Amino acid sequence: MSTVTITDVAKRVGVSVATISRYLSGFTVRNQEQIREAIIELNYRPSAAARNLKSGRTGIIAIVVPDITNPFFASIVEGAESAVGEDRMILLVNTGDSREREEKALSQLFGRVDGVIMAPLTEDEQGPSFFSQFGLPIVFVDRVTKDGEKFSSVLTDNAKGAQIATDYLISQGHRKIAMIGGPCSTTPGKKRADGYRAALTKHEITSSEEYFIESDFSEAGGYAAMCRLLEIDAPPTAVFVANNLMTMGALHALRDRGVSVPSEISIIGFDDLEFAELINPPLTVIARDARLQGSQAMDLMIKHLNNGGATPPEHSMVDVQLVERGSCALPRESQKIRSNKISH
Amino acid sequence: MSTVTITDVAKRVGVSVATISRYLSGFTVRNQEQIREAIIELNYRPSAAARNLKSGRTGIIAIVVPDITNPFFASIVEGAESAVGEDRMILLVNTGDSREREEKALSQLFGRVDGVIMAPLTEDEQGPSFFSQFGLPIVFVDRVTKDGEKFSSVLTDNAKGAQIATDYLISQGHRKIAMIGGPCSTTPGKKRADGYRAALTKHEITSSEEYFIESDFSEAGGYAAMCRLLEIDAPPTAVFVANNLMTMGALHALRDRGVSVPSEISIIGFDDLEFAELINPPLTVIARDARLQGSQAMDLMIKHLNNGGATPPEHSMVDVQLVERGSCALPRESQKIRSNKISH
DNA sequence: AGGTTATCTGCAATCGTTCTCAGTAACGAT
DNA sequence: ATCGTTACTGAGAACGATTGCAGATAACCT
Repeated sequence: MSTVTITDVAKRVGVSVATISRYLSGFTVRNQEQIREAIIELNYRPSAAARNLKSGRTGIIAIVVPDITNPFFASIVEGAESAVGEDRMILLVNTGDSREREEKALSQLFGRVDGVIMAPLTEDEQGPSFFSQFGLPIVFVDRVTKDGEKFSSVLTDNAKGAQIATDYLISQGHRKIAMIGGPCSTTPGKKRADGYRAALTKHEITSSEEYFIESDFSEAGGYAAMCRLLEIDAPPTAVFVANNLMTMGALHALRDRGVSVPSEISIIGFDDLEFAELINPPLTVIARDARLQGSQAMDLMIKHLNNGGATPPEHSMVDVQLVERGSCALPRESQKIRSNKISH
Repeated sequence: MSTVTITDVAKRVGVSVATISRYLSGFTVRNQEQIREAIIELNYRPSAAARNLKSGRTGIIAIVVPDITNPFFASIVEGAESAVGEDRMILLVNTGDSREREEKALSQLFGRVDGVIMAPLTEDEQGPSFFSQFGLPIVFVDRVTKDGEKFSSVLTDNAKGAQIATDYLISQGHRKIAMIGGPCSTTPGKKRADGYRAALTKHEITSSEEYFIESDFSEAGGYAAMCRLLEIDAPPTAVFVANNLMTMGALHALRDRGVSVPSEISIIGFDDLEFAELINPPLTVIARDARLQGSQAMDLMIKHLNNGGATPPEHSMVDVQLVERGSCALPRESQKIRSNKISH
C-alpha cells in the first residue's frame, strides 16, 4: 500500500520518471501543477534508501557519546542538534561506556551516516588507523584519541580549568588538596590531573599521592573515592572532583558520613549542573559551555562535508570559568589540622 | 578509495557476486576461507544503502523525544537503547518542544527507519490520520495522541501518581494544596491534573482555581508558577509539582524568595532526580522507572517488527511509587497562616 | 520559411545489493 | 550407464532513485 514510487507518480501524470525526479530536485518542468497534485494524492515520499545508494550520502550525522544520561553529554547532543540544519538529521549512539559497543557502533555506522561526531571512550584505541580505517569523516568532541590531530576536534581547556580550581582552593588557604580524577586514559581525565598537579607544583605544595584518586567519571566511582579520602590519616581539607557525576557521588558519600560541606571539607566540581545551586550548600564548579561544544563540533562537520570532505582538520577550544557558590570555604583552623597531624 | 564493493571481492576470489552475498548471509559456500581473507584484505564493508533498497528495512529505530536534556527522557532513551539488540540501532530525534520540528522529523524519518518510538508533543495532532499517513510502526511512550489506541504504548499511571502525591499531602494535614501542572494538551499534563483533583474531591476539599496553575514542564515555567502561587492572598501550604524540571524551577523560586522548605511550604515532585537527595531538603517525589518504560517500548517495537508488523497494538502501564524524603512536613499551625493573611 | 538557440523531455545506464532460477558437479543407488 | 538427490554456483532481474545524452519542442531572430 504505502510503497508508492516515483514511477507511480510518473504514470499518473503521464510523464517519465526523469521528469518527476527533476521536479523533485527543483528544476523547472512543464507540468509542475499536476505533478505536485499527483504527489500529494498518491502520498508519495521519495525512498531515502534509493537516494542514498545513488548519491552516496545519507544526510545523517552520527553523534557517539559514552553516556547520554550524563547532563554534560546531553547538552552536547542538544548543541549539535541545534546546529544540524534543515537537510540533515542526527543519529545518536550511546555506548554506555563500553568499548565493545563503541567499536560495533562505529562499524555499523559506516555507510549509514555521512560523518561522526564522537567523544571516544579512551585515548588508546588500537593503533592510529582504528578510526581512519572506516574512512568516515570524524569530529572529536570533549575527548580525542591518540591520533586526534588527524581529525577536527572541539575540546575544553581542561588543564586550565583544573588549575583554576586548584588555585582557587589554594588561595583560600587549603594545602591538603585532594583530587578525584577521571580515567587517565581519557583526554579530560589526563589533562585535569595535569592541571591539578601543575597548580600544586606552582605553589610548591608537595602532595601525597594518596590525595590523588583515579576514578571513572561515574557517580559510584565518586562515592567510593570520597570514602577512601575520608579514611586517610590526614584527610584533605578540600577536594577537586573532576566531573559532575563523581561530584554527585562524592556529595552523597559526605552526606552519608555526616561530613558537612564546606565547614569540614571544601568541594569544587568540574562541569556545572542545573541543580548545583539547589544543593546544600550550592556547589562551586568549573563550568564550560557544553551546548557550544556540541554546536561547534556540528559546524565543523558540516563545513567539512559541504567542502566535499577536503578540509584540513581544525581544532577548537572552549573556555572554562569558575562559578563561585558555597561549597568552598577557608580550611578549619590550622590548630585542628596540626592536631590531626600529630595524632598521626 | 574506500568504495570497495561486493563485486571487487567477487573478482578477487574469482567467484560471482552471488556467492559472496550468500557467504555474507551465512550460507555455506565453497571458498569460505578465501572470501574471508579477501574481505579483510580489501576492507570491504557491505553498503547499507544498497541493502536497505533491496530489503526495504534499515535496521534503525527512531526515538523521538521533546527534550533530551530532561533526565527523564534521557533515561527513556537509555532504556530503549539497552533493549535494542545486536542488529538494530537507535536514531535519536530531539524536537526541542517544537511542533514544527516534530512534524518535519516524522516525515524525514519515513524510509530511513523501520519504526518510531515517540513521546508526542501534544495529544491533539491534526486528525487521527496524522501519524497513520506515514505508515510507520509507532510505539508511544509516556504520552499518546488522540488516536493513541491504534498504536502500542507504554505509559505511566499518571492519575494514580498524582493522587498518591495529593493524598500524601492531605494525610499530613494540608488543605491548601496547589498544583503546578504541565500542559493539559499532553497526556501526563492532563492525567496528573485529573489525579490531583480526584484526590481533593475524594477528601471533600474544595480548592480555589488559583491553586491550579497550568505550566509547561520547563524549569522557567515552574519558576514563574511558583512565584504566582506565592503572591496569592492565601498561599498554599503545599505544592504538588507535576514534573522534574518544573520542580527544579519551583525550588529555585523558593530559594530566591527565601521561603524555606518544608517548614514554610511543602513540595512534592513528579519524577525522581538523581540528585534529589542532595537537595536541601531532600526532595520527596513520585517516582517511576523511566528506563523500564524505554526498554518496554523497544520490546514492543521489536516484537512488532519481527512479526512483520502484524501485531495488534498493546498497551502497557508502569507503576509509580512514593519516595518519601524531606521536602514535605506538617503545615504550619493555622495561626501563622492567618497572620500571613492579615499582614497582607 | 528557415536557421539557431534555449528549454524541456525520455531513454537507459547506474548505484551495490539480494534473490530467483536454471544449471553443474559429485555421489550413491539402481 | 542412468537416475535421483544433494550441494553448490552464476547469470540476471529486481529495488527506486539520479543523470548524461540525445532528441524533441518551443521561441526567437533574420
